[in-house]
Amino acid sequence: MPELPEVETVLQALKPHVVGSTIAKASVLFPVLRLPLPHNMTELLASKLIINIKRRAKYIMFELEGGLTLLVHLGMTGRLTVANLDYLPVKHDHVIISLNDKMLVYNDPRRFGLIDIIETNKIHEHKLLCNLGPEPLESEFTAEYLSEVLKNRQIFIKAAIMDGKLLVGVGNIYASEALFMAGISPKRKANTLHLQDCEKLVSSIKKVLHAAINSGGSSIRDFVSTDGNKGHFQHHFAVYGKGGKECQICFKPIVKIYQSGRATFFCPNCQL
DNA sequence: AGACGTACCTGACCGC
DNA sequence: TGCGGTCAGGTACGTC
Repeated sequence: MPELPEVETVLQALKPHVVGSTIAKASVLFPVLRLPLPHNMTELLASKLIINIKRRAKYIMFELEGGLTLLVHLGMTGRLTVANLDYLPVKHDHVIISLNDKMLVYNDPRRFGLIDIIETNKIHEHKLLCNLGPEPLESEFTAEYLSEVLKNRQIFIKAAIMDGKLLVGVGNIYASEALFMAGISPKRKANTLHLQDCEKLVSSIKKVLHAAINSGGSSIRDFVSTDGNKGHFQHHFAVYGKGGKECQICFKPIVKIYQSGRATFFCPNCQL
């Protein structure tokens, strides 16, 4: 379900509930996700204090005392929710972590998510984390950087900004939205973007992600934050899911195409 | 090396 | 009402 703004929303909502809490018990109900869950997860997590919680790309990282980090990825349909101690498990609950006075529930119908436990000081060597590009909201993500990594790439620009090796956190929705804001067609090849285009695109990616975070993410289908609140950025989409509707700038129809099997929305008149 | 297709899954929705 | 087909926010991997 989530792109960077949704993961960030979950993280911020979780923070007051979990940081400083101690794990009383971790129960594995259904150990099958994208990767098998660590077989000794229950033992590894027992009695550990949660020192901090952070985000890298779309991964949520629970830093535990004793040098371990619990890594969680929500995939397409993963949810991390805070529940009361009398919570009863429902379909697709995979893991339930009991804290002092709350439960943390991981539910994931499609099982594209991921849970792992790694040594905190070896996070950067982790197979899934070691090849990730820069965070789009950090100062290291600049037009000069983007221009450099795109210069030899023949792929569509939309596919490029969704490639986690180039930059992280931008998924299918915000890729379309950022390209619209930048006035750049998703059908441009990455290596045709000039520095000037990259300046517009970097700025648009940052603006779109910030705006979405400020709206609590996007709740299309069933995204709900940990605290049960829905995000409302979906009401601000300019192009995503609006095939055939009027462009808000030029009033010509927004077009839906497929690129690498993924829906892409854009305005052929405004995006060149 | 880079580009592209495929695979992993369930559920919601649409048209008949 | 029920059925089959299609689509969905992610990402790793195999193959060319």
